[in-house]
Amino acid sequence: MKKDATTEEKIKEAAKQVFMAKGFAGCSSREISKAAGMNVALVNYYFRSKSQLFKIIFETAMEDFVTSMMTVFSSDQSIENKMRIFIDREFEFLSKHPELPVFIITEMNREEGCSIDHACFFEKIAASGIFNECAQAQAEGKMREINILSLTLLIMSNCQYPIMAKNLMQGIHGISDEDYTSNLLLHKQNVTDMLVNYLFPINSKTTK
Amino acid sequence: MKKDATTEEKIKEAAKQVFMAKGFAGCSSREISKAAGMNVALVNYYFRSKSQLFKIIFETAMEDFVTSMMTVFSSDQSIENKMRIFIDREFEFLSKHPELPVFIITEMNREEGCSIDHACFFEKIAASGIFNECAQAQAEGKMREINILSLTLLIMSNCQYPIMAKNLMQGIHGISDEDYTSNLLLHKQNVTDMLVNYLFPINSKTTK
DNA sequence: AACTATTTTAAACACTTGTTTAAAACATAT
DNA sequence: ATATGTTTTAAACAAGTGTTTAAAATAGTT
Repeated sequence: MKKDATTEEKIKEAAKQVFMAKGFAGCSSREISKAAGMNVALVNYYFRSKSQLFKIIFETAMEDFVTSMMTVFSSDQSIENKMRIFIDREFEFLSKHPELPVFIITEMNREEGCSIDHACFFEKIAASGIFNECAQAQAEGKMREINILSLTLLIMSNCQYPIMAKNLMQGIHGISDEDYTSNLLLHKQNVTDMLVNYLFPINSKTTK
Repeated sequence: MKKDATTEEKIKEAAKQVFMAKGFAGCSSREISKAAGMNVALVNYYFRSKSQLFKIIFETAMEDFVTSMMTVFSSDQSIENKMRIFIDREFEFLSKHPELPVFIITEMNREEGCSIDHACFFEKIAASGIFNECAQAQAEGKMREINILSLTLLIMSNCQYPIMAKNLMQGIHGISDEDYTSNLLLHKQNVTDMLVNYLFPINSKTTK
């Protein structure tokens, strides 16, 4: 009987994979324990309940989600460069964690999901000052003056939806996984150009 | 005992509400039958199984989803006007069916969901000729020359994500349902302007 | 009204689920 | 080696699940 954290970590890792793929309701404690190669009773021994385990996994996912954005926010760059880098980073991050946006959005839409306190995560974004920075750039005429929610939506829609709707798009266009992935790289350039074009019209003549 | 279709319709309607809100795995036959005010055995009597009922609901949802787009495709308008109308229609349609995109995307991501034949729905989109029409407009220099998948993604990302990520956005920006809904109307204009700006650069000086 | 067909109901069934329990196995301390 | 603490296992438990079954209720036909 090993006293180290291996069992707990194994269950957490398995839970992360299974919960992200199937959501809370879509998988059982037994499925998770089987994926971890551990006895099902250990879910309760280490995490007290399936719900508690889920809470931990969800919060870690939110943390990763927010952290993937934060590194750009605090960098010493113009707001336009920040957006360019943000888009690059987001496409790269999501190519490695493709289930993340769907997971977060669907579990936030779930009633029980809403009971998990998300405020701490979102406050980090606000605390980064990125929204103030955007408002400042707008006031100085460096960026199109649209409201901050709309700005967030324009950027995040174009970064996250292509990953989320992969299967839908493959169905509509009849293309393979490989083709979709390679097309995403090209698409990222279109996203960047379009957003720069619209949000930074003064500078956007360089992108045709 | 009534011989009309009321029972069957009641169960279908209840199933639509519950499946769309919670997905296949997130609700039970008993929950659906309770929502319909009917006995649980009737799910099997009328639809043979929970799975078959789900298949019918999902296919109807796909039909609605595709139909919401098709009316614009076949109209006699310029490709730019079609896109403008498409955006209008999509925002309006999704304001009435906010669970639809998340439902379709998550159930398409589910393993069993992929076994449902979606090809017939997607073929309708291709058969509408809208993709050919876009290619033609691009060849004639009326529209930016980007690949059709990228075009689909740019448009659909900006129409659907704002609805899907409502709870996430409300969390990040700390706003209420009412505020979010009213902001979406403003956002739609930004979406239209941005897309026209990028896809129809020759015509886009009228949108600033 | 009697017979037949259909719909509905409630119980039963076999299985799954999250959780608890108690014992076995292992680790640590003396 | 013994005692104590921790981890793991497997069984048991109560509740939930999708489905089936048989009877009751209703509808339709003669």
